[in-house]
Amino acid sequence: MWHAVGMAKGPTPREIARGENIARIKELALSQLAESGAGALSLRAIARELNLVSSAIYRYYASRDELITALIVDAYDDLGALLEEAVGTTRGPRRRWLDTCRAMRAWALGAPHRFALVYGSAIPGYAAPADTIAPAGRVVRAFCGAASDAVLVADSRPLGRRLGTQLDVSADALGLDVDRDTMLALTAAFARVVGLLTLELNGHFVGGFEPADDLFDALVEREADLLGLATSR
Amino acid sequence: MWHAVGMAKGPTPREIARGENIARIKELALSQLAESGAGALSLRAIARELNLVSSAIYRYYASRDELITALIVDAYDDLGALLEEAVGTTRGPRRRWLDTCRAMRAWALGAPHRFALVYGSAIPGYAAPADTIAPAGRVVRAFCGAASDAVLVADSRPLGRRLGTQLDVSADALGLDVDRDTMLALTAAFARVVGLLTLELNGHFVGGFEPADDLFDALVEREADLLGLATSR
DNA sequence: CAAATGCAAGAGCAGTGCTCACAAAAGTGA
DNA sequence: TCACTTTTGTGAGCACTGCTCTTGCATTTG
Repeated sequence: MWHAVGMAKGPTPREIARGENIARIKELALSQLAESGAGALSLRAIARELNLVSSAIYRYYASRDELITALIVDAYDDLGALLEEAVGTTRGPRRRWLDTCRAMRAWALGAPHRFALVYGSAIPGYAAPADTIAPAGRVVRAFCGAASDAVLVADSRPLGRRLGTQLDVSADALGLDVDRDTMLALTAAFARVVGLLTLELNGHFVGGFEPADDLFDALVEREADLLGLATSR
Repeated sequence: MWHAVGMAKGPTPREIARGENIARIKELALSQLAESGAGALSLRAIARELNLVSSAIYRYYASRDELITALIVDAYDDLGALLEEAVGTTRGPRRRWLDTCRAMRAWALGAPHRFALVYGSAIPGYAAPADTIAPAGRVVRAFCGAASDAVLVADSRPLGRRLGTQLDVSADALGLDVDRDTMLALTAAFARVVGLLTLELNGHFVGGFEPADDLFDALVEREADLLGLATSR
């Protein structure tokens, strides 16, 4: 029975060589990204540093956009995993929320180019393909999970019908079991954090809040208040 | 008496011709930006459409980055003026706030590439020169001015010393006469709006909130509640 | 062992930012 | 009006980019 057709026979030497090359390419791409920004990502330069002729790189990525897409997916995955870990190490609702937000900021500060890749403005003529929306969801799902114990304190204004269903489908798509008001508050919180990081990383705080550690902490604390996250007791 | 020496003699014909050329260049640059994104801005293409030889464009802008900087300054100025106008047409504190936020969103939706230019992630290897920080301040100043009647409702947590002074210098740099807690709340509100627009424009709401009109309105209303902006009576 | 497959080489196309020496205007003083 | 200076436009050229295509080699497979 060993010769069953659909068997998952291990990777051939060729495949593992290919995988290593792909890893090397991504690595070089990331370092290039960190130095010169997203628009300056050069396939030729990568090939050069890899002792490859320029055209050979296209055996691995059919286009520059394809490479960028791979980097975006990786960034989402890494950030998602990081947040999930921060959420996983539970220490009471409020603390979990604070740590998750701080983890996200730490990741963004440590790799601004990667943050820009996923939450910054789109690359030149780049249109994000559908492959990126699943990993993107992972991030916001983890983020929202950090505040799943929210018991809203703010008086809830009535929601419009359309917004109500939008909130429902969003929560559903993320696999979150929260009511509409909570979902709205979570979206608001996520937008706040993304906005803060965007402003900080793009230098909009220079001369004012620098470092922005205290600002970030204070606003995240206040958001925790709004979300009704009890201080761990 | 016409030949008075110190007279502010109008621009010479040469100067006005130059100004017109610069305007044309900017115009073409903007349309190119709208179609293909910031990274694809090509000086050669602009020169071509202008019936100029490629090198002649450098008589007007010494480099691509210099052109981009000019576009950024323009974008800040336009947005700033827009917000100032929205703030100026007073209709009660709360309404003023709502309208200003909506004006900002309308501007961003109408010219996503310009929004990306100023609040998106930095261009390729582009480092924002100091000339941009003044017009950038105009925008946030106008934005904050829209909520100058804020009477905070949220319980104010104590502020750290460093954050306190940061808030003071920020308010001072913007020429705003607000206390620390208000400045903090204004910064938070600005970050929220920027975050919302960033997410919306970069397609992070597709499949969930689309259109995001209702979401934006709801969150801006809630922010008005937090700021304690009384409904116009 | 032969055939099929994957990989790399190298030339080539069309485009880019930017520089430089030079020529044509355009404005200026005597 | 005529020489002079400043400004603008020209065209060639350098070094680079993404990407395509054909050709030759190596490895894997039947």
